[in-house]
Amino acid sequence: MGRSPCCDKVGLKKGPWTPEEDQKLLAYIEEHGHGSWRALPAKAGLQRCGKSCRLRWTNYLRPDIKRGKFSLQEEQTIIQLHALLGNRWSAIATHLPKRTDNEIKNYWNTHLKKRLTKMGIDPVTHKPKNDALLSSDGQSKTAANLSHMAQWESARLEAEARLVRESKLRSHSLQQQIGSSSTFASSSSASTSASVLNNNKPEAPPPPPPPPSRSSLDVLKAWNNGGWLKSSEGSGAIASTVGVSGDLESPTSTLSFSENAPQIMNAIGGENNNNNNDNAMPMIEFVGSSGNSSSLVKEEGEQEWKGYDSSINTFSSGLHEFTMAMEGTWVHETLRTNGSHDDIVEEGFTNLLLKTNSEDPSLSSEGGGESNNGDGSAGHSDFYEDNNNYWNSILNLVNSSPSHSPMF
DNA sequence: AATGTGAGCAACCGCAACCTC
DNA sequence: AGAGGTTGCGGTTGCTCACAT
Repeated sequence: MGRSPCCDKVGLKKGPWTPEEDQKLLAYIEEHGHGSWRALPAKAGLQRCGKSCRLRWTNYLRPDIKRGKFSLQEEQTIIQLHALLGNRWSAIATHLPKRTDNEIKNYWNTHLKKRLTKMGIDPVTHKPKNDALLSSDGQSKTAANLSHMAQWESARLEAEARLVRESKLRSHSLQQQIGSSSTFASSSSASTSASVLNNNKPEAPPPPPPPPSRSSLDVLKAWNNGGWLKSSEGSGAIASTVGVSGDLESPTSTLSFSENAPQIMNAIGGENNNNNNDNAMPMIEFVGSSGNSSSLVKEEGEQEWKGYDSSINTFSSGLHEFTMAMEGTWVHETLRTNGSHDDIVEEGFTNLLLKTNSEDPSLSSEGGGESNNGDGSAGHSDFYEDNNNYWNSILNLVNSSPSHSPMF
């Protein structure tokens, strides 16, 4: 009964590694590679369990590890990715070169979590504390999950919307080419568009909900590179997925969001507000109040964070207050004018962060001197733009993520 | 100087996913 | 297909050190 131990623990050393042990491990791996971790300790002459060796190597001895203080950019990346991914440290670590998941996890738990807490933001839900307190009976984790899922759902819907838009464009061009009589019926994606545009319920039930992890990121990736459209054409996948706008059955969509419920359900529940729209193309809109937390307490030695709270609040608000509405058009103004969101996506994630920060002069020194037009008060349009940039930056992140990334 | 306390971090534990046969 | 082994991951523990009392 019970699990078999990962290795024979009799006589195996535990606890901190000595320099001699490090040297042995290092020398062995440099010469032979780690091979089977289970067999490594014996071969390397170490009285350690393979698991311990692996951990020591991956978290400490590996040559491509950067140690020391986290930069502001790294902190911001962690915070935003945590808002997006939750406690999935390995996924976060793939976007922080030379940082290990363990280090990021520790840094989060010892620094960032506390800072967010001091700033009045629940580090679990990334919501302002007051909101988090609403879920009084220890449901913050659930709320966090729902929040994350809501974010994914929003991203997914936006991806779907993009597909619809592209399908629509395609169908229109097709119409112009071959006439208007049978365009929608001749293309599954176009018919999908028609279905969505007419707010029809899909014939097939929606596919099972993607977990808010890889598949969600796949959606983002597909969204970003259009691959999903290609892969979905003719498959009816769009129809079933986009069907959320009409007949939402995806659990990720039908969850009873305790806090975001009104917005989320308004956004994704077809019967709720699609009626007001000329067509049913989904729109994802970030609605957030400009953060103003100047009174928040700062830790000593956190000058970097002076004013950073505003950007934190900005993105936090964007995350937790964004609403998705089925509007006539979802396309961001920039997309409309440029006809492509690649221009936005090309703006790096870091730049985005810094750009956001540039609202605060005290933070403008670290790179990304490009300034937005914000006056610091972040009016609705600016805020909207910032949050779109935020998500686009995430997409950029997704798109540019290393091929070995377990997530992307 | 001795003791208490909290922060920071390395390492461990156990679960789950993945791989191999 | 499924059983057993391996690896990855996230939560947690416990040690060390700095600072306060």
